[in-house]
Amino acid sequence: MDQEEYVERVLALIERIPAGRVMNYGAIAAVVGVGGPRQVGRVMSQYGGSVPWWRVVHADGSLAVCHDGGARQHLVAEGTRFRPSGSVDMAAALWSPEELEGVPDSVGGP
DNA sequence: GCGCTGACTGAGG
DNA sequence: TCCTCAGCCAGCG
Repeated sequence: MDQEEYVERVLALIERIPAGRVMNYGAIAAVVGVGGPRQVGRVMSQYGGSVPWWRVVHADGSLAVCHDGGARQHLVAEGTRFRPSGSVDMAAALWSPEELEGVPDSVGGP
């Protein structure tokens, strides 16, 4: 697909991430179906300012090293679960677009 | 056409 | 639990 459409999909996906949830670069790349984590990171560096970039984290739950660590403040304010180590609790916070289509009535958390 | 760089990832020590 | 190594994909000069 065109680069423009790719960017469009990545940004649209990130905008759909609900407060208190996060996604990692690999998951986003998998949903979009093109390129890899690095490609997603590149798009974020250029267009990330228009979306809740702080909801995008590393595969292990650690936050993006950009923006002077401001991501943690945003996530905490949204009620995202953190582990004692300082990383996001991926088991509880990892979000997938399938949750919107597959379990619309279960929104509200475990 | 070539090489470098980067908001990554997974495995191993 | 934290640090390091090698691999992958695209954009840019």
